[in-house]
Amino acid sequence: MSRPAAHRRASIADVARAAGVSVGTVSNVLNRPDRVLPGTRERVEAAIAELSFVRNGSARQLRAGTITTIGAVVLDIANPFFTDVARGIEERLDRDDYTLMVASSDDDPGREQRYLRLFEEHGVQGVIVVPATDDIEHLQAIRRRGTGVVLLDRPSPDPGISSVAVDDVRGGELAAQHLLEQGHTRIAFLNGPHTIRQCADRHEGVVKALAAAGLDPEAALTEITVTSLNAEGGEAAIRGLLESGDQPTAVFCVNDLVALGVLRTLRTENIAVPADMAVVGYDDVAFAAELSTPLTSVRQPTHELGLRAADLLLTAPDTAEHVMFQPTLVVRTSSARP
Amino acid sequence: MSRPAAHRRASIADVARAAGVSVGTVSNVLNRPDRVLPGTRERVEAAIAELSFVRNGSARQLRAGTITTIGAVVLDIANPFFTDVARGIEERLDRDDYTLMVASSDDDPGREQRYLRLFEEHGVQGVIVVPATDDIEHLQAIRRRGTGVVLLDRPSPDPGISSVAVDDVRGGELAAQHLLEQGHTRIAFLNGPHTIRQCADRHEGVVKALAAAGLDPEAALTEITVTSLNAEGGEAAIRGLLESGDQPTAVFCVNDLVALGVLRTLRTENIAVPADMAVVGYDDVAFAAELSTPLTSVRQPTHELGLRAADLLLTAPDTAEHVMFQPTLVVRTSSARP
DNA sequence: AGCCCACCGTGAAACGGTTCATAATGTAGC
DNA sequence: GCTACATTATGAACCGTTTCACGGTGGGCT
Repeated sequence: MSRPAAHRRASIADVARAAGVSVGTVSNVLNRPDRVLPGTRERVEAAIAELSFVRNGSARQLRAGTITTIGAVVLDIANPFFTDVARGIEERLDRDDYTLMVASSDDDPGREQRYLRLFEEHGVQGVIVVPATDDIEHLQAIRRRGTGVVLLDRPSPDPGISSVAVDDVRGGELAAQHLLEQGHTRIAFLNGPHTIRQCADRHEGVVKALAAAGLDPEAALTEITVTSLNAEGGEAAIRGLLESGDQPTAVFCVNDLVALGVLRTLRTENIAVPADMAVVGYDDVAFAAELSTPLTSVRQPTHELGLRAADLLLTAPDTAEHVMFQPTLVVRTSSARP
Repeated sequence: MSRPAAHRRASIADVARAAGVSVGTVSNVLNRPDRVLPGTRERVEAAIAELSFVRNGSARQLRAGTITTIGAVVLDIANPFFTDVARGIEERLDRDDYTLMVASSDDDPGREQRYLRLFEEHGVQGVIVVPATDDIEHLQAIRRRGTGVVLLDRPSPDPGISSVAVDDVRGGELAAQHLLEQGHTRIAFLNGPHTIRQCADRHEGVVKALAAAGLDPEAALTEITVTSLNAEGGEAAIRGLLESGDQPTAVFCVNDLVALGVLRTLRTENIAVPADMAVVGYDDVAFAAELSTPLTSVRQPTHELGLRAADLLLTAPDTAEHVMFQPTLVVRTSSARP
């Protein structure tokens, strides 16, 4: 049923034949209609409609060379932080009639590379990448081959490659400082793997704050690696912590999804927040303020992040720029002094 | 600074020249390495590395014809509902080593068409679309031209086009029935435009439930059209309602993001939920249970939705199938009897 | 009338791969 | 030593566009 016609798709030559013109003319109708007499144009347009012709993008691009698409590879498409950034990118691209293709690497360097290769092979004008590893050699290679590259949410170790980031060391520091000020001296950090730069940086910030307060990071900090950076990951991690008997009085979560899982688990385990356990998240996603215990979180300018990254790609594709935003701490109930 | 080499990208011919073989051999190394003597292969691979050659996807596809990519166009990439669905799609595609490109139409039929055209011109094997309008003629045309099409989150009016959906009439009915059972007789429905099928269907379900309860839908129901289906849209809509003086005792929101905006606004306006106003959402996103007033919501099997849609495209590209899931109501505090 | 120019339309080259018929080489069997 | 055959490598045709040098036509001007 409904098997589509197995016919070869109509080509420009078919259209030309049907309209009684040359292929060059059909191409002109498609790309520079003003150079074609209205009468001819109409005949061609009729033929296009008749044959329901759709341009072959591969052939077009092969010959013409350019395309107004840019690709983005984010760590997790289900994380509101990244989709908010994507909205920012889209907004900027829209202004120049560019289109955005989004792919999710799932923290997997292999997937990231696959998607980047796909984008590059298809000749996108640039890529915006939140790298899944510290190693950006493959990105430098892409850049050398002439495709624009912007590192997102992480500063570039290579001055030749643009980046738009938020100071993650400062973010970690802000969160830890705040918890220290609330009197906590035993803090758990539910962090992602240090192969993800942001995670390593936030850890560094936490350690810095602890040291500045005269505490021994070894003793005051328990870092737990969350395998998947979402609510399920947070739930698993906090359960592991609770069972370990090691009892800090505060939990700092690498993102708000993880914090969501933590809050959910603490509630079912009847551990009061913030009385028995303070919780701080990261990203300040839309729902953070509306949770049963409004969540203290480190805010990043998501929209601007995306806007700026896209802007770099469109307006200065050949020069490298490094933008660093500063995070801010939004204090709410989840970390109030017990 | 760091201006990339303006050189033309290396082509297969360059590689062939460098390795001292023919272009056919290079192509064989790339596509059927076993047909090439190890020695030759190594020389070619060395040349590839040397020139940092990247295959031109357009040329490849132009000649070879196929590509293992499928495209998805969703209404709003920032809505967790759609990204959860996307995760389901990805999971299924991964099993067959397909890749997914996601684009967001922003409820705009024009954007939707632009992205679909882009996908089609680039020869994706299929598209998964959450249509922004009732009119699916352009999708039927794509189908006729031989590209797979699956309608997502909305039943297909054309038996020849596959769809994977959740019964939205039933969903609206569930929500309304529940509110009626809680004793509400004046209900506001913060809905999206009826041009979006899901919105029209949910409205139909609400009306059905009211009628079944012997109420006059005209009198019992105030429908307010939310312009952007997110928290900001919800906030604007509920403020409009509050100012209008028209005071229902319950609000049914077309999705949880809108509900989030409503809850946020009611809290700042000191209107108690559910005592002064009951709230019901739709989608049962991850954070619904953890809100300050845990949100009653209509749950849809997001992951399965995506899984199934991708499966249809991969396993039965030439036959049309229609899958309809049933929603369930998850009752929480936000709609408890006052 | 003759010249110049603007305007349309033509058709073939080029883009960079894949594919396939064919050539070249080696190897086994008799 | 010769044939038959398997294994590799070759190179030209082809995919469907865009682009561009060129030819034809007709109008305006001297």
